[in-house]
Amino acid sequence: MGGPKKPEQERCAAILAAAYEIALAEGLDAVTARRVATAAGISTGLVFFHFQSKDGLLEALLGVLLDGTLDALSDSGLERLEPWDRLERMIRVELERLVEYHGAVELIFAFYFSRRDDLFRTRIESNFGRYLQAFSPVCREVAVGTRIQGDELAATVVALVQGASIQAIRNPEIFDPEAILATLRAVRPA
Amino acid sequence: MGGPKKPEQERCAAILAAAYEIALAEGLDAVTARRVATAAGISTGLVFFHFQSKDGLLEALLGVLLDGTLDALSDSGLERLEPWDRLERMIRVELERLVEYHGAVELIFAFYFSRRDDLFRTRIESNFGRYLQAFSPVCREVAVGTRIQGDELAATVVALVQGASIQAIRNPEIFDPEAILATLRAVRPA
DNA sequence: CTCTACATTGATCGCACGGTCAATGATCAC
DNA sequence: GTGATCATTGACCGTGCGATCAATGTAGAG
Repeated sequence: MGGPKKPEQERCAAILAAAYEIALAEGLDAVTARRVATAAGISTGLVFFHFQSKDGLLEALLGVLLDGTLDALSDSGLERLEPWDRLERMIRVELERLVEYHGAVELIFAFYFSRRDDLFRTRIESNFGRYLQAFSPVCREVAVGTRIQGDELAATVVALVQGASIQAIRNPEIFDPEAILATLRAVRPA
Repeated sequence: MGGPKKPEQERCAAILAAAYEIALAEGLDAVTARRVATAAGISTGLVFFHFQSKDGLLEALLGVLLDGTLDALSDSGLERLEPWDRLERMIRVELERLVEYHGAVELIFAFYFSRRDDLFRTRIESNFGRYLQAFSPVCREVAVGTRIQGDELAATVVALVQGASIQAIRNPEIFDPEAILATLRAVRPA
């Protein structure tokens, strides 16, 4: 028994990488301590040594997913654009990210729907909530001088983006951000 | 051994009802043959006698869910309305159904994301596809004489409705169809 | 009443899972 | 070199699962 020693950081990263790979390829259910250990080339016990429990491993995996996919929301660098252009630009960025990361986004939804307890949901919920916060300011600006209510527009935009994520998961090849963006431009008040 | 005999139809319905109840209350993972049998007041073997396998039971349960929640899409009875009013009305109907059936819709998503194989996905996919078919005609009518493309509008509407379903699941108490509907009315071309 | 076909039972199998742990290897300070 | 510390192993435990099946009860046909 015993084996080569590696620093904790490096090991954890390797285990998480293996878990990520398995989850992407075969789904969350396939992420078991044994399979992850085998994929990472280590023993099962080491997984629990580094992550305490399977839930610990999954929490860490969820953290990787959320960091990698939902963390770039911002309209910085767009200050000089008109509100409508800024909003369209933000939506475009999000929709194009969906195409790129649809696998990870699918896993986030799998996390969300796999459990009803709060272990994963509150984490994901708070990340989803940041969508609303990110879109709210520009939506309020867009609404000024129109019949639109800023907060209602923000809720609608968030729903639209999240619905688009479902479409991107359902059929990544066919999903086309331009269809949605073109419709938004067409209904944009002059 | 042995016990009272009931017709197959009645038994299956009772088993499905028990499975539905457990799924709604505790999630898909809690739907095991043993738990369903206990909840239905029968033995475990009988579940497999009537549904062959756990997947058979889940397929039947999914059928119940899909029949009960996604099956009422139609714009019949709205012929006399203007296209925009018809579209708004259809969206309103769908959004209000979401509030009522968010538990069942959540289970459908749980089915969708719990597996990557085609057993459940194709079923759900075909039901989702009917959304697009249902919204397409009226969207094409709405688009006539505008810069909007009918099929692009339909794709956008479907994304919006499905995104709204996520919102309704995330927080059924707070979710407000009127916010989205008001925004749609506000951007509606005169 | 008897025979046949079917519904029902619950013990049982094999399996994969999450988790534990004593034993062992590697590393480093001194 | 020596001892303390920590990473690592893999066998092992208990559990709950899906599934099977011989035994048994039930109902209806003749």
